[in-house]
Amino acid sequence: MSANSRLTIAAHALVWIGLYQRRGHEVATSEQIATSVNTNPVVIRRLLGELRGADLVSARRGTGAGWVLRKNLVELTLLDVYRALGSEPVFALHPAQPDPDCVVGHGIGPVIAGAYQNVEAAMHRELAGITLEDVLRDILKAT
Amino acid sequence: MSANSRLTIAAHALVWIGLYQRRGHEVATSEQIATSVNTNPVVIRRLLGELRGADLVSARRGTGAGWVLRKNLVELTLLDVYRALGSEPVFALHPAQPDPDCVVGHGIGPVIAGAYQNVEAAMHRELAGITLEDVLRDILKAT
DNA sequence: TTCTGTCGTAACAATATTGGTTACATCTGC
DNA sequence: GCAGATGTAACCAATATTGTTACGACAGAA
Repeated sequence: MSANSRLTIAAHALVWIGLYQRRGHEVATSEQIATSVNTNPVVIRRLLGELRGADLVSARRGTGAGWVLRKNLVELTLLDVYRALGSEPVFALHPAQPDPDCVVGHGIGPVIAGAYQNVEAAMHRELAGITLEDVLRDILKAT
Repeated sequence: MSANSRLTIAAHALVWIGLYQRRGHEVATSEQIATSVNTNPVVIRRLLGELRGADLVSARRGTGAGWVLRKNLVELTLLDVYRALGSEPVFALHPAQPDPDCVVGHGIGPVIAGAYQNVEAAMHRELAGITLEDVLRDILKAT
């Protein structure tokens, strides 16, 4: 278990809630979502809890509790979800500081960091171009 | 210890070998590279071993052994190094197959996989635009 | 042939993340 | 107060990364 499917599960959950609400239901429970995702409800609650921190969803408690979208699927991009999950950068710099007495060791840090920034920016642009409404539309289209 | 600095270390090693060779030396030892990177020589040997599989470097053995670049720094992009390292995709799909009886669970796989392909492609385009010669030039410029 | 320096690689430890699970406290409408 | 759901802590198993020690394999030099 190591691959990162957090974005996948979060997007799945949000799309599921969106479709469920569109069909007339007010709230979706972590149990229902977990069934569709095929995982444990606690996994869903943990992920949606992070998304709540970014105000993408909110949770009702008490009887008839469950999850509600705070934004329309059209306003939610994969970048919003990715950011809400607070993921680490894809590429990390040196674990230990390189030799400062070596030209390469001394200068490579900022250079490679700049390159990584551009890579992350490209990733973000791509993620920002895909809304959850797009995802739902393509899902329904394929049926 | 979990962040992924493999690309950083590999690029560092290759740039170091390139500069060392440009200064008249034939081979670079994993010991020397490890000193600049500030890590253990075995870490360098392991990474360069993977790069050898993609024919980016080769290793001489016996007395006076060490590593030699198989291509010029101008011909080596960060994408070449990234590919040679055989990294897993940044985003993974579901750990367990989603519920096939649910519209979302049934249809989301290919849709989200397509989105991820576009994201990886954008990342690759960016990595392909940066050569190790660019990295070395920027390092020397900053000195 | 033997010595020497280096790569090649296995094996292990330490750490961190992810995903799954159980358990239980907390909240709120009825 | 009860019922049904969230909120969270506490584990566990599996995996990846990095560091480390150890030792075999190789090839040139003496």
